[in-house]
Order: sequence, then structure tokens, then C-alpha cells
Amino acid sequence: MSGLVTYCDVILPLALPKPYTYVVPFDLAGFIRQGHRVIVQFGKNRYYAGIVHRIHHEKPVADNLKLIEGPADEHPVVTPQQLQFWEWMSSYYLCTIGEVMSAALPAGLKISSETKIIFNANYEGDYEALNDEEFLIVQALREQRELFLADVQKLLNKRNVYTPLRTLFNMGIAISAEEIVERYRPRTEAYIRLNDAYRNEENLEQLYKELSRAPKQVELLLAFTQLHHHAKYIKKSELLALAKCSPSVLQALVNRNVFQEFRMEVSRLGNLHTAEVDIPPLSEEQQVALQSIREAWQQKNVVLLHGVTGSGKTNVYMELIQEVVSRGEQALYILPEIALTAQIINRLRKAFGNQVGVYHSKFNLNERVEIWHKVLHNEYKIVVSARSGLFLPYQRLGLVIIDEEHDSSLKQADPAPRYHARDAAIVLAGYFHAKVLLGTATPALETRYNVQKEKFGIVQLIKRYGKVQLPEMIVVDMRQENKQSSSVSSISKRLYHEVNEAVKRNEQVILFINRRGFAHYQICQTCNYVNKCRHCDVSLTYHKYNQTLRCHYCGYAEGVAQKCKSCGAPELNIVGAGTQRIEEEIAELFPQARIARMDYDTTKTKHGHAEVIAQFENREIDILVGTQMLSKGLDFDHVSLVGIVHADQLIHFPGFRSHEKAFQLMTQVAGRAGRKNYPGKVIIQTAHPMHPVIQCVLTGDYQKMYENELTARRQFLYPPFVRLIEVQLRNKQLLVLEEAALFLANEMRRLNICKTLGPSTPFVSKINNFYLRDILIKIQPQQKFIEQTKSALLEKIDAIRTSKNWRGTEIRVNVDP
DNA sequence: AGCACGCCGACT
DNA sequence: GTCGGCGTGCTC
Repeated sequence: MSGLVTYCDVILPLALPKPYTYVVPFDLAGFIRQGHRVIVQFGKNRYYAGIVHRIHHEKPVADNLKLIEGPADEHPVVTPQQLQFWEWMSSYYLCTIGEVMSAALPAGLKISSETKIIFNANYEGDYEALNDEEFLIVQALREQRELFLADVQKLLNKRNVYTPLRTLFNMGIAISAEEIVERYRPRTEAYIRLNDAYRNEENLEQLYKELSRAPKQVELLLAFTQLHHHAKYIKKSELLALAKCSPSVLQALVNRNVFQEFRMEVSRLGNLHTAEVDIPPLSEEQQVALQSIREAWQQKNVVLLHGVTGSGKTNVYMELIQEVVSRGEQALYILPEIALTAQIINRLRKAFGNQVGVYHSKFNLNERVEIWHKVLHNEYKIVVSARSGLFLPYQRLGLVIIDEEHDSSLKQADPAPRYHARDAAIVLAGYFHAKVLLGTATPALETRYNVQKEKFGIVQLIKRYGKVQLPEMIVVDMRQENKQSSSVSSISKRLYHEVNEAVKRNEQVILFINRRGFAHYQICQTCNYVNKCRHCDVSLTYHKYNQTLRCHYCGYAEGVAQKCKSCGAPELNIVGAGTQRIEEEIAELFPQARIARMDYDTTKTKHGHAEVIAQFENREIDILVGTQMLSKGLDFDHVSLVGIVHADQLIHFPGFRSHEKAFQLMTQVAGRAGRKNYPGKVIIQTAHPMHPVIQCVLTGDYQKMYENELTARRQFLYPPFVRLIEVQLRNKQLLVLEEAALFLANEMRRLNICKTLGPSTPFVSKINNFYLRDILIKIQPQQKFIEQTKSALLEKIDAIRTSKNWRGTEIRVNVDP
């Protein structure tokens, strides 16, 4: 075998269609393995850490291959299962493996080089010939000796700084170098150990004598000897605290070389006490459910736990996690990001202590790297996370729980990979022969259908846990309401009355508003003109706090108009009822109540969300007004009333899932009413009280909603009866866009293996000066059709990308939208 | 994602 | 006439 060249295919964290092949230097050939992070040069100067995908001896067609520079770590950081998973994800969701890698690897494990400009101090020429820009750079260099490319860009306030730099390089004033920046920095802490010489009793005796005139030092030394039989060294801060001595005393002993100070890497992840707290006993019903799940897993890998809100699904999860962990396997518990609350984490930490890892967007880059390593080294047996937890390097995955399985935020919208955590989890679990549990009170239609088709097992949990009763559901007909009342209000008389009563009884109220379609905007009283964004096809949203009109798509902002831009009339109205507006209305209606709002604006700050929740839990707030966020994972004990202010907005939202989503959302929100102590009430305000969705919510009839929806999906050809691929094309030039979109749609139609709709103009037809067109592809749910359609689609997309005629066309593919 | 090569506007 | 803008193509 000697004489064979070793190659490795390296995945780079860029949107490149395929891995690139490098030569492994001879002396590294036995060392570099699949999953290793390796430093490679890519392009003229730039270096990246890529992941070794495959090692082989097949000479690639490309010539002048580069050598890899070397490994970034001693051991591979990506497991074979992960690489398999990345590959599946890129082929299933039609994106590049580099895009998957970008999503999967924490930022701290991504390395790229930065160009450094270094001043040549030995330069002996003059600076006469330099122009302004060049001179500016030289001035900065003389002061700082070296600059990053980004610094120069900032200095000159432009992107392309190559030209002046080239002059400096040519003149020998500066040179350039690539600095590889590893973003992960381990945290270190100071430790103290005793000099080995004093392990000898005699020497120690001698030392005490020598120190007789330094009583503080003796004291510290005694404290240390008492503490240190646990370990050979003690954390400096701990020693100081325990010995109650000042740092100067310690320093004196260090200077005497009695103590030695050294730094050690420590974890950033809190070291919790592993208190063996009991998991709360299961109710009889939960016990039965648990047993049924175990049995169902004998037959099926995926089981749906369909349990009403408050039925204590979490208790069942805990039990299952316990079982898996005791077998030495790892459990992954995925929830929608906003359901990943302190309540859940605390509970798991209480039960499982240090074995629990938490992974979500609030962790910084360093923390995420440490979590990655703890999963890799099998120190974390349990991971609680948002959907990105799928990408951690599990060793022995035994169980994946997807909680709130129906939740649409489990599907990543942007950027690619546009994956669904539930579906991806099932694939991932398959690699480990692990079991999957999907939990929800309102299963996604597709999931329930998979149960019907006997792909998934099902276990029901229909009683609320403890003595909690299901809430009373009341519908208010807003058409009647508006007829009777002279002024139009968002709050009906009935809801007004019930809120007052609840607040009077010192109970809490949640008012749910669907934010979408509710943004307020400025409209001309005379000609009905609405200010629109200059770059996007949307009306500008009114923001009260800074009196601006803003575009929610591109961020464009302008001050509120004083007069109409179209007809010049000075009378402009703000219309629309956002959460802010309704909160004001509610404040007027209930002057005695304490009201808080929870939506995007209030939860932007890191703790805004948690603060509002804490205040509500502490009963410092009577009425909580909010959006979607209120429906998930929050258990409040004193909420007796939930009001759904505008149910119609939910039902009539465009999209084939709107009825399903409306049912889910209303049911979930209603579930917030009446926990331990109160029988809850739910008031739904609608202009269509007889609408089937409303009726199903009122009667809590999931099955009926499922059957209705399934019929509609079958009739109009939507999932689960077909598989969908949504393709969006974007181009700054409308004509080019339309031609390209038509080409793609027609080519797909010609195939005759799928049904192609469009191109159509989306509701928002222009974003950031890019025009948009949508194409929807419907495929019969058989493997061969799906595969053929996908490969044809990729081919056609490639044809557009490489064609001169349609250049500048961006194409986004969304599989299973 | 960079970075380089190639073609059009405003300045000497 | 040239400098410099950014628009398109390639990177093992």
C-alpha cells in the first residue's frame, strides 16, 4: 500500500455544492480520520477548518490539489453518525452539505483565517508617493503595527480596500499574513498546590518553624493541609474563602515557593449537585400510558403520546429518560425554543443533576463548544434543547422525545437547511436504533395520519393530572356584539364582565391576540393611501414608541407622515389592533388591574420574557396580553380566564394548514386556563361561531377536526396525500425573474411525475428590491416519485444558475413547507 | 462566503 | 483617459 497518496474530502462551512478534496501529507496519513477538523487553505489566502468527510486513495480529476495544513484537534469532533445525518439532511432538504455543517457546528468550532496587515518597521523609503487612503493606512499601521482587513475597511469606510493595500505591499511598507482565529477560548482558573518538598514531614516541620513569625501564613498552611486531602490542589478562590485570608498572605507563600500556583481549564457549565431527587409518582393513568408506550415501542420505533394539556406528559418523559439513562444511553428531549423554560430545565436538573445538558440560542459560543464536548464524551446523558440539539455528537442515543410535536417552529424556515426537527429526529434515531416519542395535545395532521397508517404507535392520555378540570368553553358572537353596541371594541361585554369578575376574585387572566395581520399602519382618511416600503411590497408598520413607520421585511424606517404622500391631505389615521393597541384599550377598560404585555417587542431583551413570566407567576400582574408565546409550556396556577380576542384572524389566515393551526393554537391557549385551584373559563370571540374549527375547539374534539381536515387535504391535494416542495425565485429584474420562474415551472410540468403549480406572485411580492415568485410542487408520496422529482428539480435549478439568461436569480427550496 | 477579473460612470 | 465602482465566476 505504500506509495499510495491519501486524499480526504473536506466539508467546508460554506454553501458549496460538494466537499473539496485535499491531499493528506504522508506523516499525517495514519492520524487524520473521518470527522477530524482540519485546517485547509481555500481560495487564494483564506484558511478554514473543514470536517473530513471521507478518506480514500482515489485520485480526483481536479489537478493541483492542495495539502491539508493539519488537524485542528487531536481527535475527531464529528461522529460518523453525524456525517451520515448531514448527508441525509442535505439530500432530503435539497441544500448543500456545507449549509448543514454551518447549522450543525457551533460557531466556536468554526475557524476561518483573517487577513492581517503587518507594518514593515524596516521600511526606509519615504511616503511621498502615497495617496490619501494609503497614507491613512500607513498612519494607522505606524501606531498599531498590525491591522486586520476589517480594520482597514472600517478606516476607509469601504469594502474594497485591496488597491491601496497592494500599493503598500508593492512598496514594501507592509506585508500581509493570514491569522487563523480559533474562537473558542477555554476558561481557566487559578489553583494552588503544595510544593512536593513539603510532602515530607520533616521539611514541613521545619517550614512551620520558619514561619513562626508569620501567624497568618501558618494559619493558611494549616487550612490548606486540612482541605487538601480531598485533592492534591485547591481552587485559589475557594482556598481564600475557606481560610478567610487575604490574597497577600497567599502570595507570600507562593513567593516562598511553599505553594505553587497554576491554571487549569474549567467548565463554564454550572456544576450542579447531583441531588438524587425523586421523580414525582405517576398517576394511575400515567402509569398505564407508560406501560403502553413501552409496549408500542416493541412494534414501532415512533410512538405518539397524545395527551391533553395538563395531563402530565412531562412526568411520563421523566420516567422514560430515567430508564434510558440507567441503561447507559443518552436521551434527547427537544422542545420548541420558547417552550424551553426554566420550569422544565429545573425539573430535569433536579432529577438528573449534572447529567443534563441544555442547548439553545441563549448560550454563547464558548458554552456551546463545551456542551458539544460533553455530549461527545458521553458526560451528558440527557440533552434538553431546541431543534438544533439534533446536531450534537451523540454516542449512544437511546431515546428522542419531541415535545409539542405539532409546533411549526420545529421546522426551520431560514436559512437552509430548512429541516423539521421531528422528521429529522426520526431519521437520526434510526442510526442508533433509538426510540422516538412525539408528545402533544394536538398532533400534527401528518403525525396523526402516520398513526392511522400504522407507521407510528399511539398512546392517549386524556385526563388532566391531579384535580384539575377541563375549562368551560364559551363562544361570543362578535357580529351580535357589534350590532348591539354603538362603539366598536375588541372586547365583548361578556369578556369584559368575566375579566372584571376574575380580577375581583384575585384570579389571573390571559388575553390572547394573534399578532399576524394586526400590525397597525398609517392610512389617509381622504384617499385611503397607505405608506409602503421603498424596497418591499408591504405596508409600513407604525411604531408608537419612536414615531416611525417600519418595514418588517428589510428594516427600512421613516418618520410618521404628517400629510398624505398621495393626495397631500393632512388627516392620517393609525389603524389596526396590535397587542400594544389592545393593551391600551384594556388598560382603559380595566383601570384597576395590573396589565402586562408579552410579544416580540417586550421579549427582545435577553430576560424580558422571563421577567414578565416571573412577575405573572408572582401574581404581580393580573392581566397578561400576548401572542403565540403564551400557548407553550407555561403552567400558571392562578389563571382562571383565557380570552381569545380575535379567533377569526387565526382561522382565515392563508395557507393550507391554517385550520389545523387555528385549532392547535386555540386548544393550547385554552389549556392555560384552570390549573390546580380553579376551574377555568375560556372565551372565544368570533364572527363565525358555527365555523367547524370553532366548534371543534369548543367541544375539544380533535378527532372531528382531524377528519374534517383530512377530507379537505385529500380533496385539494395537500399533505399527507402529497409531498410538497416550495421553490421561491428572486431576482432584481422582474422580467428575468418571470422568465426563469416560467422556465422552471414548465420544465417540472414536462416531467409528468409531479404536479406543478405556478409560478405565482406571493403575498409579499418584493423584498429588499428583489422580486419574488413561488412555484409549488406536489408529489405523490412514493419514494421513487419523490426521488425523481428532487433530482429533476436540482438539475433544472442548476440550469438556471448556470444560464447566462437568468443570471442573478436566487433560488430557495423548501421541502415539506 | 471571499476574492479576482471584467466592463461602465465621474473625475483629472 | 484613468480610477474606481460593483457585477459574475471560481475556489480542491
